[in-house]
Amino acid sequence: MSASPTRAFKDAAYAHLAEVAKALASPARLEIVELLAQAPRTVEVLAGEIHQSVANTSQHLQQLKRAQLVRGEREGLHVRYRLAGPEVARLVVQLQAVGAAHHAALDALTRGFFDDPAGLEPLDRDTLAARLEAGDVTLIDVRPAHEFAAGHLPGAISAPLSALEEQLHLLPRDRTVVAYCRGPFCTLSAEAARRLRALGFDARRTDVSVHSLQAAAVGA
Amino acid sequence: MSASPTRAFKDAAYAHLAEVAKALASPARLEIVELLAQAPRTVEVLAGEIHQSVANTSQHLQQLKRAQLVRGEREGLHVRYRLAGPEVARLVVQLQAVGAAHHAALDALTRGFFDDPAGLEPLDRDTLAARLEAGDVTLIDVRPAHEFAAGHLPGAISAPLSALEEQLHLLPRDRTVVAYCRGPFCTLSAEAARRLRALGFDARRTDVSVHSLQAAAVGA
DNA sequence: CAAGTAGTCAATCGAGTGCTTGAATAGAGC
DNA sequence: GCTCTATTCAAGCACTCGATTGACTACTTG
Repeated sequence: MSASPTRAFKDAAYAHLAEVAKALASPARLEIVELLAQAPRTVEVLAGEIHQSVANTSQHLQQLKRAQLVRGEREGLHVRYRLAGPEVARLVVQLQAVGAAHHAALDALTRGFFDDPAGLEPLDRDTLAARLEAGDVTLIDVRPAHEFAAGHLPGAISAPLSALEEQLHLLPRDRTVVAYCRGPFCTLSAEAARRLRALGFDARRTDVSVHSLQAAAVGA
Repeated sequence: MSASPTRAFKDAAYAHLAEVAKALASPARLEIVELLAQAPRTVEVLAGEIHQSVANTSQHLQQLKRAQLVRGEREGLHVRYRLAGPEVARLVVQLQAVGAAHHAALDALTRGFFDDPAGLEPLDRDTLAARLEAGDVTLIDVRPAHEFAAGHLPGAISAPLSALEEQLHLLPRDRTVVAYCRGPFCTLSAEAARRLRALGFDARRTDVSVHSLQAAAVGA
C-alpha cells in the first residue's frame, strides 16, 4: 500500500487526526463538548440537556473518549465527564469561527434568531474589552450557577437566567449591562438581554465566552 | 421534533458545524487541506501528491467546497483550488494541537519517526524565536519553491529539499541551521536536518510552520 | 468545428454510523 | 449477600460514506 516509510507515517498521522475530527462530526457530540467546556457533568444530566436518551448519550461519550477529547471519572453512583484538556475547547471555538466566517447559511440563521425586534448587534471582543477598561459596563454571566463556579470571565457577576429577576438589585440602571453565556450559539444571553431591556435596562449581549477569550490569549 | 424555537436554532447551528467537522473527518481531505494551506494547487497535482485517483480527489474537493473550506477557480485548462480563508488553516493547526496533546499513539508515532539515530528534539516556538532574535540561527524553508513563494516565515531562506545540495553555499557552517516545512507531520524538515548533519552542519528542525505562527498571533 | 485534456458526475459495493430497544454490569446502601 | 440506580453493552435497522469504474462536460488549441 504505502511505498515509502514517510508515506506510511503520514497515512498514520492523518488517520489519527481524522479520528479526532470524526468524533466532532456529529451535532449531538458537538453539543456535548460545548456543555462540558462549561463545566463537568454526569451522563444523565447531559442526556437531559441535549434531549437524547441516556444510552445514546453514553455511546456518544464513549466515542469522544476514544478520540481522547473527554474523560470520565467515577464519583460514587455517577460518572462525571469532563474535557480532556483546554485545547479541546479551543478547537471547538476555532470550529465555530470557521463556521461563522464562511457558512452563509449559518450566519443568516444566527442573525435571524438574535436580531429580533429588540435585538442589537452583539458586542465584539475589542469593544467589550475597551468598555470594560473604561468602567463603562457591567458584565453578567447568565449561565447556571455551577458553570459560573467552574470558571468565568474576570469581573463578571453571576446572574443565572433562571433567577434573573432576583438579581436586579445588583445591576446598575445608569450603565450598560452586557450578558454573556456559553458561546455564539448559546441563546441564554440573548434572552437575558431581551428581558432586561423590557425592564428598562440598557442591556446588550456578547458572543465572547470563557473559552473564546482563552483561545485568543494563547499566542499573546 | 424540536419543542422550542431555541432548540430548533441550536439543532440547526450544531448541524452546520458538524458538516464542517465531517468535511475534515477523512485522512485524505485533511492532507488536501494541509497542502492547500501551503499554496493553491490544481486537482491533478493534488491527486498526485496524496496518491489518489483524480476522480477521487475531485470528489473530496467537492465535499470540502460544500463545507465552504476551499474554493476553486478555473484558470485556463485547470481548476486551481485554495483554502476559503485563513481560519481554515488555523482550524487544522488547532486540530493538530489537540491530536498532539492527547493522542498518545500519535505522539509515540512522531517520536518514532523523527527521533532516529541522528535525531534531535525539534525546536519549539519560543526557543526558536529567542535564538532568531539573538541572530544565533539561520532559518531555512525546505518546501518546494512555489510554496515558499506563496508565503513563508519572516527571515527564512528558501532551500527546497529537492535542491538542497545546490544551496549549501548560502548556509553558514559556524551557526545552527534550522529547517522548517509544512507542520508537525511534514517529513521534509527532518530529512533536511538529517542530510545537513551528515554534511557537517549543525542542523536542527522545528515544528513551527507558517500557519502555526499565524494561529498563535491571532490573539496578540 | 474537431481533437485532446482537465475535471466532474453517476452507479455501484462494502463498510461504517446514529438511534432504538432490551439486557448486563458496577458500585452504594442496607 | 440483596437491591437499587447509573451507566454501559449488544443487536438490529435505516441511512450515509469512501473508493472504483466508466461515461460525460468544459475548455483550449489547431
